Amino acid sequence: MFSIGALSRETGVKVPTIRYYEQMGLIDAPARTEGNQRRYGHTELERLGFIKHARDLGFSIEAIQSLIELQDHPDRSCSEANAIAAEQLVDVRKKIERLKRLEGELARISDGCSGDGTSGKCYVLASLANHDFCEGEH
Amino acid sequence: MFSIGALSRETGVKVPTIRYYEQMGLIDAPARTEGNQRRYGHTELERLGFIKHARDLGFSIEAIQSLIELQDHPDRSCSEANAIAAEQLVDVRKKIERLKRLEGELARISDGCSGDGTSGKCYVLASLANHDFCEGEH
DNA sequence: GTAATTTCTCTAGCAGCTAGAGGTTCAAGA
DNA sequence: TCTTGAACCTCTAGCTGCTAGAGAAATTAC
Repeated sequence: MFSIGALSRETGVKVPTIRYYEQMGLIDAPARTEGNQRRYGHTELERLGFIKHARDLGFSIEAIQSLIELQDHPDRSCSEANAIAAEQLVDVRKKIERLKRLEGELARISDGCSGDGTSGKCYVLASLANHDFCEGEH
Repeated sequence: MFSIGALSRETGVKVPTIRYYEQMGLIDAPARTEGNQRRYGHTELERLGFIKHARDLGFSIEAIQSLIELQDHPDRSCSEANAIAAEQLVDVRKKIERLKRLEGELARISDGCSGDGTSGKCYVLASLANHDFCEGEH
């Protein structure tokens, strides 16, 4: 049996976060000692690992809740799990696209300023003030 | 003179957000009508445009505050503005790198599942449960 | 047995807004 | 000029996903 601290060390999820996940219904309320402290077993260790991994990949708490639902019912179709992952992938790709556009714009803005003038003539500030300086949309 | 709604339409910044920016000190408290409604001039229109542009490029409220400081003192060196932009660029690049790693992992996970099996054998769920399935770090 | 560490619950805070309640003011048409 | 409906006002609370702190109780190590 693990204490919450031990579980935290095993999984890399911080103690208050574990309690938060319990509150959010991602993990079941565990057994308690007589003194009311949480004690976890391997089931919880695995589940928390699952959650950690999904969070690291950017899945929302809500999406993880659905994934756990599915995991608890191995007989159900996995099309929903697949849909959730696909959606997350689309989401990540959209974010990448957006950030790439920003990167281009920022690089241009940053390169336009040597940093040794006065802010009255600063290309960074001028670019932010005037959208016309921009090349693309954002 | 613009009402807050007109300013919102001009800039694309929502009405409650404009009030929020005022509260955060990004824009000065504007003149008021006798009936206590906000009235804006061109100065505020330009400043809000500046803020909008910077927010779209991902600058934090705090960073924008610094940029506005500099804008209000055209005699200062612009090295700070340059540093802020450069930092933001580094930040965006880091995010892109991270998201690209996630993209690769998600694509692999998603492709491994056709979506027509049961969740008990689902590659998506198995991959999330077991980190060993992963190729890189994340 | 005692001291240090960990755990408990509870509340509040972070960013950057957004939504709603309940009330007032403004602008346009009759 | 009056009326109506849209826009505005302030205030509080909520969103996501945690994180920090207070004050008290339990556990663990020596």
